[in-house]
Amino acid sequence: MSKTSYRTHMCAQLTEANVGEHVILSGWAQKMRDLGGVIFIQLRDRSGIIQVTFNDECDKAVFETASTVRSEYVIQIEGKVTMRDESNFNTNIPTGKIEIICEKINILDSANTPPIYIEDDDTVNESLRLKYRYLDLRKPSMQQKLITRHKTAQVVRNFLSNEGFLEIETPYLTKPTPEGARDFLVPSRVQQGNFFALPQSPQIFKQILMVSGMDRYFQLAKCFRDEDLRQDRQPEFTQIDMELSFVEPEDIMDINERLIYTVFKEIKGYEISLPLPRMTWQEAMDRFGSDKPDLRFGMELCDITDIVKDCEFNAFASNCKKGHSVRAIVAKGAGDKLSRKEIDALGEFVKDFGAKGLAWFVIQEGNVKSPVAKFLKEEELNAIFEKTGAEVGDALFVVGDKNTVVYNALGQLRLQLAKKLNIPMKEGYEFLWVTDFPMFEYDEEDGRYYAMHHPFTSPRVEHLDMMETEPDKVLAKAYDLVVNGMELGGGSIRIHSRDVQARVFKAMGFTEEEAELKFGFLLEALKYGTPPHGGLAFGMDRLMMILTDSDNIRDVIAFPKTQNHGCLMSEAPAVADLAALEELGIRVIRR
RNA sequence: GGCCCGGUAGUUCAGUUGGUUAGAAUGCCAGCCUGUCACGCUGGAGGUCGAGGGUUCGAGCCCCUUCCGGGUCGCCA
Repeated sequence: MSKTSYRTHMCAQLTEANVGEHVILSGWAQKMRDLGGVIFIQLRDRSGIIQVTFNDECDKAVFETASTVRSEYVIQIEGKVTMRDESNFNTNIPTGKIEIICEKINILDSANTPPIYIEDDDTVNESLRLKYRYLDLRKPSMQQKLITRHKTAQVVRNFLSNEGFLEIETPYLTKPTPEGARDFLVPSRVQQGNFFALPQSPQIFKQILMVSGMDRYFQLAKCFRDEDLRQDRQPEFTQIDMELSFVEPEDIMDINERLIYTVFKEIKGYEISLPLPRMTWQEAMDRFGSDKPDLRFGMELCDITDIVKDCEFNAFASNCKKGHSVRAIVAKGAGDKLSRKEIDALGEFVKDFGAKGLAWFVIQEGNVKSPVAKFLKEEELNAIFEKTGAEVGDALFVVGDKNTVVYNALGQLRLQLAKKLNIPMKEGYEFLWVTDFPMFEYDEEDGRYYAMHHPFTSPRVEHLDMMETEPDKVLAKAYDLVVNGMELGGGSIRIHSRDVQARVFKAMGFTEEEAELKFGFLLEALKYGTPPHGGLAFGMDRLMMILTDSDNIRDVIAFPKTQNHGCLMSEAPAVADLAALEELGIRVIRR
């Protein structure tokens, strides 16, 4: 950082090489140690900490001033960089071998006693951290996270620029989009009664940029979704958003795995081996019960439908008759690690995911403990154990239901068991592409198909003929990038043929008029010469969680929201001024 | 919308079966202290037990309601 009138260096920029130099530093007083005849102040800025020492060489007035400094005062000091006595080295900080013997001090601002500790190893309640976010962000760990975020953004920009992408901004005030997450709406003053929506993603605009011939676009785009929060979800978040013309999935996956490679190399010094493994959606579901499988451990699902389809246990047999499936997972060596109470809790756990029950078998020497075993013939039991690889000492869990329920329940149970049993995880990052997603998802409540990705996703050409007859079986040119069980990003090739687009809308039960009403301006644009195109978006915040080893998304966002969509610091959202509402033509009814 | 966990000095927490004046550590304030780096020593101040209601002779503790924070299911094209 270049020098200013307030300082010649940053605190932790100084090393033994600077010994003897006269420097001016500015920063916050992290800690004072007043020993009576000598005062030490730990001075902190973004770069780190250095010790400033006031002793008998010091002017009396300077010494007096130093003794009035308190936590988090902003001070400017001037002095000589000095080597400490070897006995006084502090090995805990990088600048621990040197100190500044202070000659001048200037208190730039005093400070109230901070309500929270400004230290990395604090255990302060998170709502207080969020209320005093500016203090929380003074912590070196938080500063490092934002610095890493900045560096990542730089690496992404450089990489994509070199690949021919243009960074183009798309609007925040856009048209409400049906199909998808709930929009944040913004009332229009000039057109009373009409509303803008904040973008859930720049999807439509980036496709239109392809129609415009921009060829390759990217943006670190703020996106907004008015949905409930999770550990890795905020109502406003950032996407690394891109779209490319004249490409197939292979091309997009190639560029993006090189992008991810470069980011991990530059930011973490971690080398990902390319190309990344790929797995179809069907394989991911069959083996892991999840479209974002965590490949750091095994415990794969096993289909035992064929074995139990004629068995006496009705919960299994009836599901098989309905065309559902019965699948199992084996927890190796867990037979004596799980109490009956814990197993029952797992039964309750899978119910959260729609399963009606969890059948279990604990295999012991010459005996099988299970409430279900009595309904099964010995050869059926043996066939199950053989197929699943279950042995003496293992616990086996089985769910029979609709495939979607079985996948979800066992997929989640697999993760839960890994956590509960402390299953050893492979070190590092297990990336993979999940490909060939189904085009549609049937919603029983609404009685219609929804696009699994979005309605502009291109189906595989060879599946077009099933669109009207068996929409369930149509696969999409869509792909997700997954790492350690987290969905890091996803994208697809878009439809650029009007005919195909019309058939997709029809499969979703839209009339032409409805489609026109919902997505008219995109459909219109697509009529004027559209290149084959596709794109992808990464969750920037999730990427940052991984790069900074953060276990919650709030830590990688400077000013995050709480589960209640509030900002504890600014106290947003807030009551709006009545006159302003009047102007917008809005009357508020309070409940 | 459902389920679970939490809320007690500035902060992190303890608080027994419901029982006198709610404790500890740390921080803060004052005094002393010339090499600390979790500085030390002595003394001091600091509480609407998230809020409201109820049960009780008596509530931090039990019950109801509610607010706030977190996790999670639904939701997130």
